[in-house]
Amino acid sequence: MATNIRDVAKAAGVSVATVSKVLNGYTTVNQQTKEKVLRIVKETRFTPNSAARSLVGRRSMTIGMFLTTGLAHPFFAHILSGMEQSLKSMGYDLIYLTQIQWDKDYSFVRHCQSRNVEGVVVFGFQHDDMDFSELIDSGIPTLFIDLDVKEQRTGYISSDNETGVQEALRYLNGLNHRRIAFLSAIETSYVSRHRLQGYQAGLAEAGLSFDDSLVVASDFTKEGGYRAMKQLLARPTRPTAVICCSDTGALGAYQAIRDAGLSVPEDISVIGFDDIEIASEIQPALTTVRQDTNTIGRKAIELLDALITDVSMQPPEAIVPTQLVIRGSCSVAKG
Amino acid sequence: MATNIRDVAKAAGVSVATVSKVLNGYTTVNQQTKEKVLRIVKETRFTPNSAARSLVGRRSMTIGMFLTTGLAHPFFAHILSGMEQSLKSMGYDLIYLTQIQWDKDYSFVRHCQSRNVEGVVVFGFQHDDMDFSELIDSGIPTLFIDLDVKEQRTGYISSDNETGVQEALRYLNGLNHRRIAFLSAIETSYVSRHRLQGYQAGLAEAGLSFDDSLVVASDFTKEGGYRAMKQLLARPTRPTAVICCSDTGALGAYQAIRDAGLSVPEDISVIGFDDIEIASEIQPALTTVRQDTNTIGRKAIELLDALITDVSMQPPEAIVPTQLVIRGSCSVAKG
DNA sequence: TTGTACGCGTTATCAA
DNA sequence: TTGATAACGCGTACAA
Repeated sequence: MATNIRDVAKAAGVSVATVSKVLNGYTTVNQQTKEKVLRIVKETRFTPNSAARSLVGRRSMTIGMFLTTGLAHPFFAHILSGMEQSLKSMGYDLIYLTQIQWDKDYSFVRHCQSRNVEGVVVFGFQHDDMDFSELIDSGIPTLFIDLDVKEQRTGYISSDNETGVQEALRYLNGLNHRRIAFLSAIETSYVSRHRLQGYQAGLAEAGLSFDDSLVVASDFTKEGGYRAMKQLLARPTRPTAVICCSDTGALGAYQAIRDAGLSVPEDISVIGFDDIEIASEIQPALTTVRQDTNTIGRKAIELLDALITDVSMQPPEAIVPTQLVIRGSCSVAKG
Repeated sequence: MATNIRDVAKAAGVSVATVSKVLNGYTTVNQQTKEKVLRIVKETRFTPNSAARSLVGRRSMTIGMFLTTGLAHPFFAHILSGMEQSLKSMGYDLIYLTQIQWDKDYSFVRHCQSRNVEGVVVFGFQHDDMDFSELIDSGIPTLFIDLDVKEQRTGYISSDNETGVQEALRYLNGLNHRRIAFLSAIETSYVSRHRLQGYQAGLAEAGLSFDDSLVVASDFTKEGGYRAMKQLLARPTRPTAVICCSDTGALGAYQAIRDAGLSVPEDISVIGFDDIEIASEIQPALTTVRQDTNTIGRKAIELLDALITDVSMQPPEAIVPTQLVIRGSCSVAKG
């Protein structure tokens, strides 16, 4: 049934070595025999067995994926789509390494090694989530998304979180907002930290001073956004606008604002971050900082491939521009 | 660096064969040597190389995935999450086979064979989309989601589309609706056909007659739903309610209804299908037939595993119950 | 330019 | 109960 290299060799009347050479693009093979072999390969629909290939030390053409969030994260699905493109064009297959069992003895690294994975994409982790040293020490090329790890054979990619938030703030400032709050997410996370920095930079640029009471942390969920916004509204002086660390958080903020008898954008302007599908469907449509998920995914694989191919490559760090998408959740500040 | 079975054997003072037997649960090995080997395995953090394993004809513990829709489909992401659970507990890894190049010579089946994939999940296809005969002939166990293929070593899973729509119709009928339209999607698709059947069954149950002019086809997108709803509204007699084949289609229907100067649910009640995130966030929140994506995904893998394990298994077909989620997009029919 | 033969890491057979 | 050893399918020195 499954034809192997020996069948091809026999049919072509050559040795297996010759077939192998033809298949691997060696130039040291006669044009005629080459054509003959190629013809037989086509006829017999032969495809080299990848297990055998990677066993002899050849490339396995597989990239592993490691997530905390699970596959269903609405944001990550889009990054995956972007990855798909470069994966396809470079000939990699993507393997989703399910954590067999998350006990002390389970090692993600060994899992990768046993699968002969050439490189790994890691997403959804914070620095204190786990110890990446085993992964780094293993020498498996790794590309982190939204986490600034720069070690041997390691790199990362993320959106330009600072500029994204800074632009959002600039926009609000242009709308005469002066009391602009910031709904942070998990404070220790890479993106939260950088988005906060963008907030501060934007404040400085607008000549506004930083006010502790206008910043409150939560997480990336709708519920977290709801709680945070509620806290914010309970404080003596209300903001006229709020920038959220995520669209899901903004969803919660909407709810909290409504529950307080206020409305968006008349009483409070809201800006999100991500631009997930829902953003354009809710009422009012959410003004948000769009992440270029497609580019993030595509480039992540390109960088990882570079890391795999070039052993001495310097740790790459890529920052992908964001874009402020203006919709209906902001209005000119009153008064 | 990477330790292999010989290293372990040497360290344990036994032969590689013994180590292999211990690792594969053979009972024909002395308790003491077994413990010794196990200890060394733990110390040395040895994990068998899966490429070598599958090369000798052992199980590869990999399941392939084949999609048209791309990874980003909001609905499929949730199915994946469900799959993740059983994948994990059964020890499979999931490999996403990117279509290296979609030309005539590319064969998904050969790709699977070269990767030693034990089984395949197929999603997003219709019967006329492609020729599945190569896949079926290959003997690779295959589980189709939302497509009724029942061949050798093949099976499928889908929601109970008929009952789902029928319940929706029953609900609308209880709200005094008599002119209930059906926004179909791609007519040839398995789910569209069955949802249409549910519509007809519901009509019969309610004692209503089928009216051609109340059914219009499009696709699963928002734009498709928009166009279809527009067509529907252009016809002489307007429906008082509409059941959509998908939530995204319902989104488009909302838009078309608004553009016509009408409103949901006052003028027209709308019911969707799927229950994607957006459904609960839009205004008015969408009443919809929820698919149990988690169960679909989980069970898909369970069935596939059964198909893999039991060579003579009859083609399984699984129908997963849906649930009508009542929100704000339906009201009692006027008059 | 082509072919022989070995090795990759593992499992399975069979002899000890 | 254990251990040699032959596969599995392929790539690649090295020899011819």
